[in-house]
This record gives sequence, C-alpha cells and structure tokens, in this order.
Amino acid sequence: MSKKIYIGNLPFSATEQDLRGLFETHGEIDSVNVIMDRETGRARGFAFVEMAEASAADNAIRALDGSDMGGRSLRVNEAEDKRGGGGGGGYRR
DNA sequence: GTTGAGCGTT
Repeated sequence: MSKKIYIGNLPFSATEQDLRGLFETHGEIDSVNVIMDRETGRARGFAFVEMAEASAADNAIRALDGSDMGGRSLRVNEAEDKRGGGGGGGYRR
C-alpha cells in the first residue's frame, strides 16, 4: 500500500527531482508531485510524494520533517486526502 | 509563500 506525504515550506526553487532524491533514500518512491499554481504556473511552495511502503514513508517523514533546506525548515507529514478521498473538485456521483 | 488537478454528474 502506498502512502502520500505532504512537504511544505519548500523553497520555490525546489523540484520533483530534489524531493525524489531525498525520499528515495528512505524507501521506494511511487510518485512525486510538486504543486504549481495552475492559473499562474508558479510554484506554490509545497509538494506531495507517494511512497510504495507506509513504513518507508513514515521513515522518510521522520527523517526529513524539520530539516533545513535553503534556510527554511521543511514541513513533512502524511498528506491529507483532498483529492483521493472526497471525490475530487466538488462534484461527485 | 503551507495540503495538488481535471473530467464532468447526482
């Protein structure tokens, strides 16, 4: 079972590759998704990483949460399900 | 700078 991870307080210069490089150290990466504002195309300063194993995800969260990146302390946690749990966007059924 | 998106309907 894969697990989603939220990464906040990211430098706007952070990329998917940056995050993947960090997380793959702790476990198998299922997917990486840096969030961009779809209306402006600018980075929003946060991202999501999905890992193959929940145990690996938890390990990565512990290791990376509070880490200093570019002078900013990263916020790493299990992601909330605003996309995969409710249905998506507001319409459903 | 803080928890994604788009598709498209009950």
